[in-house]
Amino acid sequence: MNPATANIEEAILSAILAGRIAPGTRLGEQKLADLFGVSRTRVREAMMRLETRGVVQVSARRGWYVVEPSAEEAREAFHTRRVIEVGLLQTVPHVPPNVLAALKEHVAMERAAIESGDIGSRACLLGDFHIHLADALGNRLLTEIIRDLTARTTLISMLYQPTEKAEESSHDHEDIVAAMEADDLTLAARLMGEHIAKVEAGLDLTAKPDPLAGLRELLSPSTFTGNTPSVPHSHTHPHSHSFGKED
Amino acid sequence: MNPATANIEEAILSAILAGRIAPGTRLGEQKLADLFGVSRTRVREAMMRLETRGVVQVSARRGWYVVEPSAEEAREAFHTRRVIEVGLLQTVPHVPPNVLAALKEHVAMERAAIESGDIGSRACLLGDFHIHLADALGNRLLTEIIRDLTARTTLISMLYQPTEKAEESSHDHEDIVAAMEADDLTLAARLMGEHIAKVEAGLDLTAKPDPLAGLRELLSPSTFTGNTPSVPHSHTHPHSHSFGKED
DNA sequence: GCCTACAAACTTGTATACAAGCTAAAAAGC
DNA sequence: GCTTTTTAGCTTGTATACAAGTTTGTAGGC
Repeated sequence: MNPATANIEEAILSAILAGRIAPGTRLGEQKLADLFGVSRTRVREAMMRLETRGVVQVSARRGWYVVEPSAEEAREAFHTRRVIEVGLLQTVPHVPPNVLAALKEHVAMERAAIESGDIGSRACLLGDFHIHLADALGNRLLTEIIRDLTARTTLISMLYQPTEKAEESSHDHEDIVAAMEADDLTLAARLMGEHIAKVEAGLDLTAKPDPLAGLRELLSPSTFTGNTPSVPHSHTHPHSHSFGKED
Repeated sequence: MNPATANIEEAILSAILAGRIAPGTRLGEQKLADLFGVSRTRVREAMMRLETRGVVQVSARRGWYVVEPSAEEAREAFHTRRVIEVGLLQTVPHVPPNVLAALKEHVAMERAAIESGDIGSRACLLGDFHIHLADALGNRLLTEIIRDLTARTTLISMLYQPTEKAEESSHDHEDIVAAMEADDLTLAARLMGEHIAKVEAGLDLTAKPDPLAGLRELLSPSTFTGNTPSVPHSHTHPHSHSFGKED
């Protein structure tokens, strides 16, 4: 594949995983072309690839948008993740010690990020746990699938998650790793299933995805100097929005 | 998505699933464009989408080719399928009666195709069992994933499978459905894992994918009137090759 | 003052032309 | 006769021009 195209794809996907791009964000072809210093053709390639991966969508002659999953799609994404990640733990016969060490270190980083209050890397690390798990216990193909699904669920969380329970999630991860260390993969699998179900249960899927989310994004507090925002933001998280900085 | 592009994508993917396109088949942009009555631009779109789905690959300025998975990639594909399909059965709490009925009917069709010696639909049905399962017990997202993976494993079987054990596979399917009927999903999950592992074990992954496969394809017996082919084909299956008929 | 109709600007959709590179066949040299 | 070099043809890679449609801003009518 063309390296330039792959770069664009990767940049957008990792920005989504890090929570730096909100669902519904418009991704103009020309803007991206200028930003990456390539022609529209390349950008279109990357976009179509990302569309296949379920991360962006095109609205005819209006532009490309980061997907805003419906409630139904949200359920599907979580269901799929539960199936795969439970299956992964259930299928693996034994966890090698080096994998276990890496996972424990990762969980430690999660806790550190939570305690230091680093919101940006916190969300990123919580998602990365699952990706690393797939990478360590599965294979590249599985990792790719989990990565795309995690991107989806990250976007879903931005749309439907009233309150982020980062601490609880990290605790769950800890428990899962503990079960793996005790070589009780069946328990680990069950905990993983419960963990994902819990995150899903924490969503408010009755609330329609906010059609004003994009607008709120632009008017988010961080763009002002004052710290008393006049624009209320019900439950969407503030984003650093380092993407598409020039305009 | 553009309907024309989707058509091309779907046509190629389903042809692969049906075993009508062999791994390594060259898919020229212009030929496909003529065949579908569209411009190369559209064909390229479809190809790039299929590339992200892991079904075709582009060789720079040489053309698009249906993937010929390496031994390593073959292992990854089977591992991934095992993880997901075991996870699916393990996660589902109960199988609704109408799903059970549909699956039983499907298995009956498998047996009928095997007994009647219909090789073409036989292979197609055996793969479809897993796709239908994902569709019935999972969701659209999961079905799409399984479909792409099944396309991969179908191609792998064409490359590495010395002898097809269709009857055995169908028996396995029957046992899995029986376990589901007995509401023993844990057993069903275990049987599924063993079934996929068995298919994988039946492969000869030490044998390099035959570099002459493409050539044999062109000289395959079906293109001659006589039924004593002068070109030996070690273990690749004969294909009807209804695809790309005009030239 | 408000609503509607029109126009201008902007964005993607699509085809096409040409560039770049690969393959294979023909020609030249030994 | 065999090897090497050149050349011609074919296929993808990329940019660009223009078509088609959407949005937004503006002017006109009520």
